[in-house]
Amino acid sequence: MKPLTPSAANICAVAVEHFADHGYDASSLNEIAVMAGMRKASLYAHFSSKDALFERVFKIALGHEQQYVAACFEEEGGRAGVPGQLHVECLIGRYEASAHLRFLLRTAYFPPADIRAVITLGFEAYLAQIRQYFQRATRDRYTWPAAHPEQLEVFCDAYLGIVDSLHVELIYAAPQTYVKRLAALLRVFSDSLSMLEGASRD
Amino acid sequence: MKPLTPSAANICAVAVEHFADHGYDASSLNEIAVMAGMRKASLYAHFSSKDALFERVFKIALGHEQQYVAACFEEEGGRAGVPGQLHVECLIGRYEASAHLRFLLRTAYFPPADIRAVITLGFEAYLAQIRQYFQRATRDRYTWPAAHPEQLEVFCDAYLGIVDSLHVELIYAAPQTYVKRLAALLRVFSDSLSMLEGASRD
Amino acid sequence: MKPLTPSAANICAVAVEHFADHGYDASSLNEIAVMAGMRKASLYAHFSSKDALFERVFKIALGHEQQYVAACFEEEGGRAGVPGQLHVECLIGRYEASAHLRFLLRTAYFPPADIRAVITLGFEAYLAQIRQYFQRATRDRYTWPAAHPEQLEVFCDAYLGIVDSLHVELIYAAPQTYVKRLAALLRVFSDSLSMLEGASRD
Amino acid sequence: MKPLTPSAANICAVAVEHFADHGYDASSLNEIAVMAGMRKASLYAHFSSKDALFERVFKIALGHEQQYVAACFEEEGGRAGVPGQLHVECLIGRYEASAHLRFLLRTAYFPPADIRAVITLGFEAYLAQIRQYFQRATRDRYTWPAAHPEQLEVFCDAYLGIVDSLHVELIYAAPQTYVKRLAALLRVFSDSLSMLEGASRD
DNA sequence: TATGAATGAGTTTTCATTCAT
DNA sequence: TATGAATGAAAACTCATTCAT
Repeated sequence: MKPLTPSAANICAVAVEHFADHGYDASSLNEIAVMAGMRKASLYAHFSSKDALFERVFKIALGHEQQYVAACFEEEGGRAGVPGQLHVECLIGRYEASAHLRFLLRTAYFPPADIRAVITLGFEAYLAQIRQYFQRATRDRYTWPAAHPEQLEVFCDAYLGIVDSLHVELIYAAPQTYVKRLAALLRVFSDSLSMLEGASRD
Repeated sequence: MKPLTPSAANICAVAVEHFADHGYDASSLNEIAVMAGMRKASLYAHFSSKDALFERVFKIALGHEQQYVAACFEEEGGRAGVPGQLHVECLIGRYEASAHLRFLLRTAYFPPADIRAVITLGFEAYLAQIRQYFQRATRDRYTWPAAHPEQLEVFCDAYLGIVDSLHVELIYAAPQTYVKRLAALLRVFSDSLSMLEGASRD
Repeated sequence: MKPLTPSAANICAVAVEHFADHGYDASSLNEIAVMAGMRKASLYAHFSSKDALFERVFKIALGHEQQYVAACFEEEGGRAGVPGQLHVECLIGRYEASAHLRFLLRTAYFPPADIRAVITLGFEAYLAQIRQYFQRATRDRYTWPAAHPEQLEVFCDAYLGIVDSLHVELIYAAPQTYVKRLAALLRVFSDSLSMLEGASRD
Repeated sequence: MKPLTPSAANICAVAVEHFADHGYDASSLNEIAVMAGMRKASLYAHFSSKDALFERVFKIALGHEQQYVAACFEEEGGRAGVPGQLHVECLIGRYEASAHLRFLLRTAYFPPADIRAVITLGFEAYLAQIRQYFQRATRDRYTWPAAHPEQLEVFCDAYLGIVDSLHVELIYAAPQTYVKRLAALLRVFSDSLSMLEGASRD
């Protein structure tokens, strides 16, 4: 994938906001072009079609958010709380700050039919990455995963489930609802984790 | 709200599929009309605009799914498992069978800007209803909610979180992923519930 | 021309207002029907087409206004002022009160292409009638017309010109503008008449 | 107001004819486009909407006719006849030659509801200009206006009334009717003027 | 690289009219 | 006499895309 020229990068920056707000179908290249300081026809000097622009934006958004998730888990290190807690706690701030994340979620859930395959692959990679980070963190924190890899699997799934739940909460709920939801899910999650740990210590 | 004539009902039946598959923006009244066996101009004898049709379909879908959820919780009665378990276990089958549910979720997450308010209110009612059913079932099953209403709140939130998580899973994941996710979430959820029950029995 | 049933008369009463306000092209049979307390399709039980309704309304309006003009000149009798003065003084009140007059003028000036001929004939009859009333009143009032029929012609033309001027003033000007215009035109008209009378008395 | 590109000017030239002949409502952008040698979608590269095109055409027409009126009065200079006589004598030729004038009158009398304000303002300016030219010419020709400004007012009003009368005559009458009307109105007008002049000379 | 102009295909919507009931 | 339903035609307008410059 060729690197973007400054102009093309600017277009992408505008487009990600537009796509995040309106979705693929309700976004108009004309509006994106004007917001990027040029005319519709000029977009075609940078991207060969609406689909191509969208796909490119998707890849950029994906890259951004993957980096962000990586940073989150790295920063977490040995902090208190359950593994992956920092990540889910940061999600709401990230969602508000990052059009990339807003775009990513909207697109992942309802991708334009023509490029569904690319989108799905990309988003699965994103989730797989989160899963892996969580897995690693859990292995680092507890002793039982070595003996009970099938339990680790379960908690990975549950963690991803919680992440999904929070994602969708971000999309349609008010922030205070999000906070309650996060607390409740973390509570049951950590309860369950602590049961396992308690059992394995005996 | 006036009852639908057979023709109008047929249009709605076609439209709910179309909207569920393509979303508001990518749906064309022309296609809906043809699939309903008429020309697009004839739609306007039944609905005054695309928005009006969409809103009507939304209300129908909402009604259907509220009835379905009610039936789920009623049927559950004193069965084994955590409260609300039947509902979440049925979700995947329901999603595949019911265009209304597919439509409802898609619309709730990314409503057309012009009728966002109606959609949001409707979907919140849907979730509130689920919450209430869960609450009642939990009160019936356990003794602690009377003494610890704040704990009940937490579990209500967690349950809704799980429901949301499964909703989004339905939207973009493969069925086997859904099954794993459901199992994992139910596991942590029932773990946490059982801790609370255990504590309150002592 | 068959007499109208009560329903048909009601439709015409509604239609004349609508046509007067919006013109032929911007008037919709649907709106007219609803305002007449029925559905669009029912109109066709009374009139065979939009054109037919329009034409019928035109004839009614024409009849009304011809009667009104007749009454005006009759009432004038031997009053002070120039011949036809009562008529032009009443015009503004009539315009405000009578949708038929508003309709008549709008239609006469810009008739729908398909029925231009009928409209033109009708309106010319209306003006010819006014001319005749003025002619008769002038002959009754003064002695010179007998000796100078060609002068009578000129004043007939001038009177009709004034009437046209006031018509158009009604259409687009404010009432106070109308009043000034009327006064000014009557002034030059009566000046000219009085010159002629003075000369013929010598 | 940005100057028109050649293409846009061509569209306006076509549109003014079309609007003059059919009025706003009965004019179709499709027809205008085809007559301008393009497809209707291409119109939107030049004008943002039917209203915008119409308004632009109106401003052009207004400008043209204002220039024409100015030229008429200028050319008149010290010619024989009453002030403003050249203008009213030229009206019929102008009407036949200039789609702009035909458009202007039609639009002024029955403006499309959405842009009534703009139209009204513009046409009032047009009439005010005529009035002013007449006023100046009258002041230049006669001595009495200085002493009797209120009389000047009256004759301005009467002159505008005659202009209006002739306008409407152009719209719906045959040329020979116009000629008779013009002669008659000029006759009473100049009679009245001469009375005043005679009186002021004594 | 940028753009003005053009366009085919498509959108939602309105309209007058028809017809079986 | 009235109407619900249907429809072909047309309206204004939008869109992604192309192309010569």
